[in-house]
Amino acid sequence: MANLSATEISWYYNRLNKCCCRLTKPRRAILDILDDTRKHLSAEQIYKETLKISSNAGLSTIYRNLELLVRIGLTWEFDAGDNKARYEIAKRPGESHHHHLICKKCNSIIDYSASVDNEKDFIKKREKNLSNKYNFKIENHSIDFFGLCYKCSKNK
Amino acid sequence: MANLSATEISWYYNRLNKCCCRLTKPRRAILDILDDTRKHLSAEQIYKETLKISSNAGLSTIYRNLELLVRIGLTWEFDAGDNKARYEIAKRPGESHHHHLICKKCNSIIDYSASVDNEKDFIKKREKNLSNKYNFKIENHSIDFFGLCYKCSKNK
DNA sequence: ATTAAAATGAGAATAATTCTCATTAACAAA
DNA sequence: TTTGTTAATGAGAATTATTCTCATTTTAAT
Repeated sequence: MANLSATEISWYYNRLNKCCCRLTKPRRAILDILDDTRKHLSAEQIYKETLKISSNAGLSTIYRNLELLVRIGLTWEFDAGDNKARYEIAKRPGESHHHHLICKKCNSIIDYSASVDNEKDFIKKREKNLSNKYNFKIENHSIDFFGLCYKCSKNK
Repeated sequence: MANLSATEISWYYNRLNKCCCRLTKPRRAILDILDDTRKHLSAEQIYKETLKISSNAGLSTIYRNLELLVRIGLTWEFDAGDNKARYEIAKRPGESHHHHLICKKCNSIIDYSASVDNEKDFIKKREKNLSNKYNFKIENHSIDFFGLCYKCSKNK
């Protein structure tokens, strides 16, 4: 707990400030938690984590803030196929964007870096081409591969 | 209504049969509806469509069957970011797999064919490489680009 | 036609998310 | 540092999407 450095905190402060939003205690707690984990937590799970830390944020506050953080691009939301939103921090310093391998059976998620095999270049080119063709302003993307993880493909 | 040809019906019949499942009236209705539209319908919307056709399937039956059809690969499910599942027919004869451009503001969805710009080749290679690296049996994938459609980017 | 298994419909139950509103905290400016 | 304005919070009620239950009905192989 209290993982965020002073630098990170002021960075988040400024990002929020730009939108007339404040870096409140619950927001700091959420960012703290997401920054600290490699997991893809649901709102409920994040809520439980905040209870462990001192910060007692209400569940509705968690939801409200996740929505905000996603909207301004500080966190990233996706659905691993079980009808509940998962959240992860948008970018870590020095770490490149990643995509997912999602197990249909146990819902486990593997992150893989998007920087290998020219994937980044490919996507960039694709985005440009699609933007032009469809007059669509692309802001971000998600690439998910679904299937069976090693464990689940072994167990029948 | 009654869009499915005799050939298509027997194709679906066989696919279901392989899993000891029957081609019932509600199932035929769902496939009929999904086959007929370019839209990405929610369960509720599909339910309403079945009411328009003679077929009066219950909502729970719709959900049950969508789950089945997704599981055996006849339809495809995804989330356009509004926390409700959308469904589309998995493959149309002679049409290649497609991906999505999703507007964050109005939730509209544009399909684009995955067959241009070597996208298909790229994905295939990527799948092979990821399968090996992570010991993960990939069955399918989704690629979604999020942003603003033309209309929404114009309206501020 | 008969029959066993699979599927259905209606609605209750659950789970995830959003809303309401009175109270509190953040922070810019004095 | 105190203050005033405005944003944000917490608690729980309300809503929405989805799943479950179970008695009844269909399906399709025999």
